[in-house]
Amino acid sequence: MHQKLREHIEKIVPLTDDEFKFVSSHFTTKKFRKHQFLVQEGEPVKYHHFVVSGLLKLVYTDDNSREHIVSFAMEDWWESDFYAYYTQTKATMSLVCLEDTEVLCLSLEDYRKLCDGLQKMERFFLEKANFGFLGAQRRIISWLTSNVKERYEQLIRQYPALIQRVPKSLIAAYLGVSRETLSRLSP
Amino acid sequence: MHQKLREHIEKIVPLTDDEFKFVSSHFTTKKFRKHQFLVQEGEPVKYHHFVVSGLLKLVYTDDNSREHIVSFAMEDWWESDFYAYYTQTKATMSLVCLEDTEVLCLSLEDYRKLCDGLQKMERFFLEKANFGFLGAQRRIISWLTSNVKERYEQLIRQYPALIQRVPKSLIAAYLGVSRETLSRLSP
DNA sequence: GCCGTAATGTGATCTGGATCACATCAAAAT
DNA sequence: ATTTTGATGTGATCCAGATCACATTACGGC
Repeated sequence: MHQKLREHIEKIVPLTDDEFKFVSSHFTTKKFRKHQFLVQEGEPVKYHHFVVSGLLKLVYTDDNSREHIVSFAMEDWWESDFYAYYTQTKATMSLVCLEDTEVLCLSLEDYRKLCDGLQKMERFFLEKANFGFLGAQRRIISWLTSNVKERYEQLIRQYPALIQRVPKSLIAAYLGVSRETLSRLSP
Repeated sequence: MHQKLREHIEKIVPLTDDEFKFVSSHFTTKKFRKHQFLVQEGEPVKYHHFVVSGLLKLVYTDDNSREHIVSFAMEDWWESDFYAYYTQTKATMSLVCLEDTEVLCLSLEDYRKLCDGLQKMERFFLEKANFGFLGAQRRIISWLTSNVKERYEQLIRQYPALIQRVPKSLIAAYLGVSRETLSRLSP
């Protein structure tokens, strides 16, 4: 149980059995079916989520009720409306299952307790946050320097598995293109 | 000396005099003139920089030698080619002064020592990293949802001071538009 | 096995923003 | 004071990608 979490954390900081028991006790398992919401725009955000299995989309809906995909989340990823979670405000985005999904949930209170109770976990989260920032910066650079086709090719190179599991229309909503344009540049 | 740094850190974690003395001992002050490089593409990245005064641009130059502005850095900001710094690889971006600038430099070794030696500093960097990620995510959302004019207006709202200090052509390079288009939509 | 809905492809047309080309004005540099 | 360099504005033209419209195929639900 929670074995995937342990492996995930130990890629960054090794843990003793007791330490992992302590860590593990702060998480609760939840299962969701395709189309269910883990976070709903306008509602408070109780948890940060570690994805054990399945696939999620983090969606921002604009004033014209167009859906934009801020992020996907697959196995081993952490996802939430992190701003709303971290500042305990209402969600501006929704986190929705694209497949049946199992997550480990961590409340902000438990996140704090983990950081305070075990310095290794603070180190772990720092490492995650730094690489999360770098990933976002990489996406910004991709946007600044490349056209749609190039950005699509970069995405395929970076996450080949994702393309197989997600409809093209959602890939388009992630890249910030119309699905028609994306459809036309595949060959 | 380093008073600005102390105030900056204490917005997040309070420090005793001794603790700050410890922190402070890991930084070195450097001064640069307009047009000088703190980080040069292709070179190793020795330091992360806390900006005491002045203004910098973080620039990515693409294959067609077009310059894209990944970020600006003003007083109280931290800036570097963070990926190259963190992974000790060669810089893919350059960090250049737009004004005469004073920074406090922190080597990766000292960054690690700070985190190990004083848990409060690890907390501080975690907080910075989380908000850094959220800032980048916000920019991505702005890009997904808004056209050039709206993104420009959002930038003005978020950093009104910046617009006064930076030529429009660089604002354009940050927004990912041509300077001609930016020039046309001001009124 | 049938039906409604989602995913995908493709044509025709439109448009926001890029590009090219100059002109003007401000500010360094000598 | 004069030259050089950088910042900005603006017209004319072009094009990547959006939008609209419709056809085809795949698929989950009953």
